[in-house]
Amino acid sequence: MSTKHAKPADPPAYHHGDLRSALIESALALVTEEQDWTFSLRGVARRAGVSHNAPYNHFADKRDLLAAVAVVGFAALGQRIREATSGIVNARTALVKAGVVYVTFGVENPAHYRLMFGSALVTAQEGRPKAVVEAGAQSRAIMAEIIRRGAAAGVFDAAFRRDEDLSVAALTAWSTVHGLTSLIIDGIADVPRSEVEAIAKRVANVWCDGLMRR
Amino acid sequence: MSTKHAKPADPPAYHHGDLRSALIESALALVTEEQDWTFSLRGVARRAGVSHNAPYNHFADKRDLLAAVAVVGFAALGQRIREATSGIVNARTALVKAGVVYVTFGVENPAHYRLMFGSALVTAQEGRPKAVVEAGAQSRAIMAEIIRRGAAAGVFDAAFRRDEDLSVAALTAWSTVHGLTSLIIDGIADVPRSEVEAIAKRVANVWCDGLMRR
DNA sequence: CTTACTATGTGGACAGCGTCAATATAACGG
DNA sequence: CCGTTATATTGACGCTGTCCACATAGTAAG
Repeated sequence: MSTKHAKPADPPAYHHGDLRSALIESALALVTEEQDWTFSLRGVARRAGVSHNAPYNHFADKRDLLAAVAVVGFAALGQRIREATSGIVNARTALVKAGVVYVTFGVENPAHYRLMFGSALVTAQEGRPKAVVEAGAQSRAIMAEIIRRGAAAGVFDAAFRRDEDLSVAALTAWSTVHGLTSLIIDGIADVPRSEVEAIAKRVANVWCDGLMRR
Repeated sequence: MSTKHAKPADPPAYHHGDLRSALIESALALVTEEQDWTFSLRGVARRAGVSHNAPYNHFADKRDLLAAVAVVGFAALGQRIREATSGIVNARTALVKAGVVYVTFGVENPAHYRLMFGSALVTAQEGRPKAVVEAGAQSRAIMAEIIRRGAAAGVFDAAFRRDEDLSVAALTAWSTVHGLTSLIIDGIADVPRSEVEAIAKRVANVWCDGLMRR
């Protein structure tokens, strides 16, 4: 049994000095520079200064590398949301803030965002890589937690204390911010970069009205 | 000046008998069969029974063909929404119905939907093809029209009679249904196929609450 | 009808891609 | 020190999108 995937970056590595991390870093650089996740595996290897086949010692295939890059993105997104909302007591304010941060992250890193949430990692057999699914589930959990807080505090409708309704509310919130982000970065809704925050705030407020105590 | 793009299918065509339409049809078949829009241009040509270079007489490049397929999809989506909502007098009911139909369309044709709304057609220079942008704008127009009706009838908040607020409301609605559809078909939110309609309905109702007269 | 022209379709070529197989090299364990 | 294992390289294969030169078919003008 190979322990290759267990501890990615810890051991000092053999030849190159932790090529796995270097490859992820190269891919990350490409995804932000070119604003395009359709970079070639060979290009990543070139940038890392290794042969076109070296990556196969650390990743099963291209998708596996892309998945690792996506996981890094989810961690960054989650951290940004937590940082932005941790100090806010009012649940509604926190939820709107989370939404704005979410959209902003996507607009600032469109290619990375597409890679994280798009269909690039989906295969017919396995669907989405498990690691990516788990990393993404945290985004939803953060939203749900804020709504739960708000329901408990009486800001949102008491119905959202029930898990079933809470789940729907969280899905609605997530759908809205994800949809808005996608529409913007894919050039479908023409929102100027300068107005992204303001628009996101207004959109978030509309569905927040739907959560309020009635 | 070439008039190639002006009237795609009208003239009876020369050698093949309207290869352009045949190619779109082949692409459409591939996109629904394989549930994957990443088919090869060569594969489309093979399926249509022509050489791998014949498509270049009708499409500038692969993206141009994909764009044509996307436009067909937008037409189909728009028609389905119009058919489903045309007989509904209550604006809220109509809006929810439109949302459900929208999501259902996406779930039933995930690859086609991704092609229509994803970044496959986006290039750094030109962005999204003009024809696709125009076709997609109709989806938003339908939503906006329903909300406008509801605001005029006093079902939704009167604020949405103002174009500015209406625009935000429509964007919110669109973001939510698009986001929900994307999350489902990309396997991020695990909603069983059998529950898609019910979930979509509940989600749509949550943000509808945000539009209601306060 | 014949000739020129344009529209359309074919075949060959090229570089780049993801991936597999065989090989080389470096580090570790005995 | 040696063998084993992990790591990296080189070469190859089939596929891709696209460019080029050429072939064919239909139209238009003489």
